[in-house]
Amino acid sequence: MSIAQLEYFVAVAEEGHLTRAASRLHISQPPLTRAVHRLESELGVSLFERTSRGMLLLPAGERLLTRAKEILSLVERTRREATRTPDGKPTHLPERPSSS
Amino acid sequence: MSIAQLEYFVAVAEEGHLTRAASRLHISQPPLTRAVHRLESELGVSLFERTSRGMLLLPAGERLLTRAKEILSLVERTRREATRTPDGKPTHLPERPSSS
DNA sequence: TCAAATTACGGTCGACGTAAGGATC
DNA sequence: GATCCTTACGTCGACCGTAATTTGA
Repeated sequence: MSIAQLEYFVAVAEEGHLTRAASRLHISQPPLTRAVHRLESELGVSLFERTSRGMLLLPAGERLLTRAKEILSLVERTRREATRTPDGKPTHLPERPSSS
Repeated sequence: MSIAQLEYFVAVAEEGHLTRAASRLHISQPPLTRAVHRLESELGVSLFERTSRGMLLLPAGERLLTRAKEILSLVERTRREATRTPDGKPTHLPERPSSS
């Protein structure tokens, strides 16, 4: 279960279509369907019901969607906070010495 | 920033030594030092001060450590909940038809 | 027949491990 | 000299994209 996998899953769940989700993520369908299958396989549950009209979220998928959003939100918050102190003072960058 | 990267970071932060953290993670030092460097580069901050005795957590590292633990804890919780309904009823597995 | 998901296949990028190289006490 | 962390280098696995296949309205 990777962060990218969760982003993919959320996109599919929210769009309801693999095709539209792929477009939103700027990738093609194959990596997306594979990622979802792999996620289901890893967790051991079916997350979607595949119909000819799109992807329908199952109960297990709904529960995961909630958590996935929490995780992604926390990750995003962590990214933002990392570069700034709690006081808002920016931290110094770890520049590599170039020449001199 | 990947989940594995956060696991690596937490191990180094808690052990205080790259060597010991690598041993705990069952990997060698090179991937570990690279992962930490990459994380610092991605975030744009120094997380550790490298001394001849080990890795010393900087303020930015301490803040990240807190968040990283939260994320990993939430991920673990998500993994556990994924296979069970809130009521505790196990969900059916999406078994691939093998033969029969 | 059309639209949607899936599988096949080839290429590329990332991550690991072994080995060698500083740096500090 | 011992103990860290780091860089070099080669290999292997993961992910993506294009193309072809399958399934259902």
